[in-house]
Amino acid sequence: MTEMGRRERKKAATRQALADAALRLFSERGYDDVGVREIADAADVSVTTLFKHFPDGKEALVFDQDADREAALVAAVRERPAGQSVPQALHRLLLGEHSRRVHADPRFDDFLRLIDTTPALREYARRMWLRHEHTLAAAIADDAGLPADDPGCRALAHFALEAPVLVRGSRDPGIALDRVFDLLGNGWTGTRADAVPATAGRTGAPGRSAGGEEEDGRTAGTTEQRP
Amino acid sequence: MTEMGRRERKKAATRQALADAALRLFSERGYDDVGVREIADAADVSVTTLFKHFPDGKEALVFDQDADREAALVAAVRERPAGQSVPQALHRLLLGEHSRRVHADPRFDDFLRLIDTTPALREYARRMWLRHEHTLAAAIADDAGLPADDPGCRALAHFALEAPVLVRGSRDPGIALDRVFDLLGNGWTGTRADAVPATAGRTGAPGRSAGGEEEDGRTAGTTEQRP
DNA sequence: GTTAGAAAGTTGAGCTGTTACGCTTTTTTA
DNA sequence: TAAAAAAGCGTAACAGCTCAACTTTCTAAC
Repeated sequence: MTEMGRRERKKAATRQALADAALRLFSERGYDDVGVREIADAADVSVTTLFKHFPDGKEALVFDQDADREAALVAAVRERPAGQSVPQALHRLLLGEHSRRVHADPRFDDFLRLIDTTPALREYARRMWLRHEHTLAAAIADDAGLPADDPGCRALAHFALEAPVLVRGSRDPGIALDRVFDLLGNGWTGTRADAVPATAGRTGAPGRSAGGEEEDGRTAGTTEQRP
Repeated sequence: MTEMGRRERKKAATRQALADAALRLFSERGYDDVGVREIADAADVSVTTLFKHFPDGKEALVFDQDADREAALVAAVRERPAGQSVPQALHRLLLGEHSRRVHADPRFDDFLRLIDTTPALREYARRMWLRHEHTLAAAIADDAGLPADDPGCRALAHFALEAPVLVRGSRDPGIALDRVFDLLGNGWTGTRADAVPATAGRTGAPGRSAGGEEEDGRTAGTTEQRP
């Protein structure tokens, strides 16, 4: 695995040169003020070669490294300690990812600032991140014994992945993340059958919970909700 | 309001001509196979004029009409019947929006098919729709007596708006929407103080609920969650 | 009424990201 | 050593989009 021929080594080198040049130039003068021709020049390759290495375009130049994040998500669900709910596990994982943003590599700080500053890159990052939705949803569904395309699981996966994006810009992102996962955690344990021992009628896959509207016993006890 | 000078009338006419030509050409030959030059030609204006009318670019040509949707969202929260929770109100509203997609105008059907088919337009529509997040979150926060930028309210608003996008493509979107709002409904009433009479310690704005992790009494009663 | 000025429109050139095509050079493999 | 594969190059083009300078039209104040 560690030994690759001269060919692949050169290929990797070119790719790295491109990514390095891009990050440097972007950090210096801003994303929109650096053209792709200039990046190719700086890396001493042609424009066509650049696009051979990064077929997804200019934005992709910034995200050179993004492996095994999906694996971490699935592992967080699958290998969580006993008694921990799925939302809790995801909450913990994402909190860890966030704290990793503070203690940063030498250039890694520029990287984050660049993304946070440039709307196009924010959008791209979000898209890349949301790509894991399907896999994560499948992992959750498998864990809960539901069909892989269960809408509830897809919703939880989607919302959990959106959470970090959502809390960005809050005064205290940590607290904000807590609040978001408070919402998701309560909602999830409320709908999961094995966590609601009082209501016996629920099956593993609750299709259209009683009545078509979510008027179960939970809202009772408070007849008037608005003062 | 109804009487506008010749000037504004002509302006509106040009705009309409552009939008009509765009929708017609797009429907005939597909979004990607029609250039902006051709649209301008068909409407008998120059390309620059086209971009004066639609500064947001090619995608915006398709979305000529999108008023008072935000008002409907806020109204659904503010003027909901007594005893109905915020998620329930939003659920009902969005369910209604969905059923409106079935019985369609003459050309309105083409419009929807076009959007559903073209990824770029789907993304744009999502962005336009998500723009209401801030206003909706403020309305929810105001209703709940929380600060306007409360993260929980922002999360609920965001997730509710994402719901219709999320369930698109499900086998039965109605049921899928039910499941999503099941999650949100349970989560919301779980975190709202006025809906949890058992737990007395909660204040109106629960900052970082006890312990920093969502390990309240709700998960108790089932020591082992995974078989 | 005339005139100054804002707003709509035009023209045309030009910049950007991105791709297709055809070609040479390098590396691997048979 | 021949051939197949892959990386790279250069040109040329097309897409969406913008800029600058100029003409037309409408509005409004003098």
